Amino acid sequence: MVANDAFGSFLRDIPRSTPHASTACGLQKLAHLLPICRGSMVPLDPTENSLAYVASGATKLIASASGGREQIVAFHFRGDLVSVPGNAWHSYDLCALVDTQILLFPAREFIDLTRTDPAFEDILLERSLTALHRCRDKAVGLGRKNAQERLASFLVGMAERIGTREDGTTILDLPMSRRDIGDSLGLTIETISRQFGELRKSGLVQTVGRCRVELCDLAELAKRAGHA
Amino acid sequence: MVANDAFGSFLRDIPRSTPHASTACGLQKLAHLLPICRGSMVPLDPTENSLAYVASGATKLIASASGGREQIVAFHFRGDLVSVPGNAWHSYDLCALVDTQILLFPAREFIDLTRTDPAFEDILLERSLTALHRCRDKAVGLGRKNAQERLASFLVGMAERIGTREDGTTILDLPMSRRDIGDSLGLTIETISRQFGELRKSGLVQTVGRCRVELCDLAELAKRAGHA
DNA sequence: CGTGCCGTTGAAGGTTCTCAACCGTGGTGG
DNA sequence: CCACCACGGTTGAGAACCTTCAACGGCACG
Repeated sequence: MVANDAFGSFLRDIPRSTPHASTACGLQKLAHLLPICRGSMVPLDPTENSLAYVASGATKLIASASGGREQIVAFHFRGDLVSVPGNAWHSYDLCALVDTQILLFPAREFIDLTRTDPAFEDILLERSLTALHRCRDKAVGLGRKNAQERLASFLVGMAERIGTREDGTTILDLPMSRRDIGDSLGLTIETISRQFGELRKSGLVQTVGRCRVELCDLAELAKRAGHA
Repeated sequence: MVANDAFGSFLRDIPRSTPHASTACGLQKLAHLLPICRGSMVPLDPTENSLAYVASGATKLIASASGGREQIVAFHFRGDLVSVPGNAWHSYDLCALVDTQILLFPAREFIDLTRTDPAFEDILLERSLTALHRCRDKAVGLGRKNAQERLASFLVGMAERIGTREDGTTILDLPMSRRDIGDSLGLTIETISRQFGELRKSGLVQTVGRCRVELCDLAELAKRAGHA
């Protein structure tokens, strides 16, 4: 059963150990299993914080500023738990990059339920801190780096998360478009394209078709990313 | 006793209720009370995540990228709890804006100690999520906003946190310099200065001396901040 | 095989940065 | 108490980087 598969992988990915039967049961009742088509938004309650577990697929978390400008705040992949702010300065949407299965929870109830279960005890805190530290590293890039450093930084980060190594080079199959990369790095698609060109010329990167990127020299790329 | 004052305000600010005596005692042993002079860094273990409680004063959390570029990732004020990443792409420092008292904890031990105490149960999670959501809102500004919107956004944010209202106008006594504001917004001091000039000309802001800023029309300022 | 979208490339323009000089405030010492 | 000094802030001109606008190319899908 598909529903059970998604919840099953949730129970495998998130808690540190087997949770209490009552917690698991309560969470299952709380969860909404949502199949989201590529390009569609996860239907969120805009007044409450939400927690979304990515059972399969990949998503982008979009913040909308005035004037139709969009900033992608984070990408997420299978097994990730996303905290989406309900009330904030900007409005947030979670959008599927490919066909995706989401388990959606209201954050408050989720926390109330898992509070007393040692299996969930501080896993949420750990995940939040990881997200916070990623977001801070991202903020450094947005505030203080030029286009090439930002793209290099992006590629190194993706390599860590979804890269596969193959005799010395790292293979990336990116589920996001150039526009998404631009919206994530605070740049335009044209600039992204030009910087890919530069990295190609430097022999650090090869692109195959639209999605595949091969990173030939990850160490040099990290240098160009300005990671201090 | 000064040490007890700092730890006392910690116990008043952070836990939701009175913690177990054993938790409180363990935390007190774990804590290092550090008086930090204006402009000095909090001595952090660069290999471990740290938690810093701001007992008094104000701090900036600085990330250093290569080439001596600095990005201020967050400001903190009395009562705030700061999570400082140990190992990340960029190196982080916590710096006092004014003479400040810090209670410093190693994050791991802090979490281990408070894990089973209902008074601390999810307060850490809540604080982390607040920090995460602030950081995301900041990322939107750094990625997609022009100088004026960033400064307006900064002022509105500070008004929420340390502003005092006085017959219609909001008074801000900023503990940070123009350079700090620039380093926080990904801009130079010159741009900050020019944008202050613009806001003054628009009649939205008055500046008194170096530190005091008076916000005459908070609603209009929020509009200019591009909060959607 | 055609079509449409995504990505690439080029030229012009704008916002912010850089460099430089100046000003004002606040603090110190005579 | 005043004068001076140093630092932080302001203002101006020129340059850099990225954006905008526009046209073209190519992969993937029907």
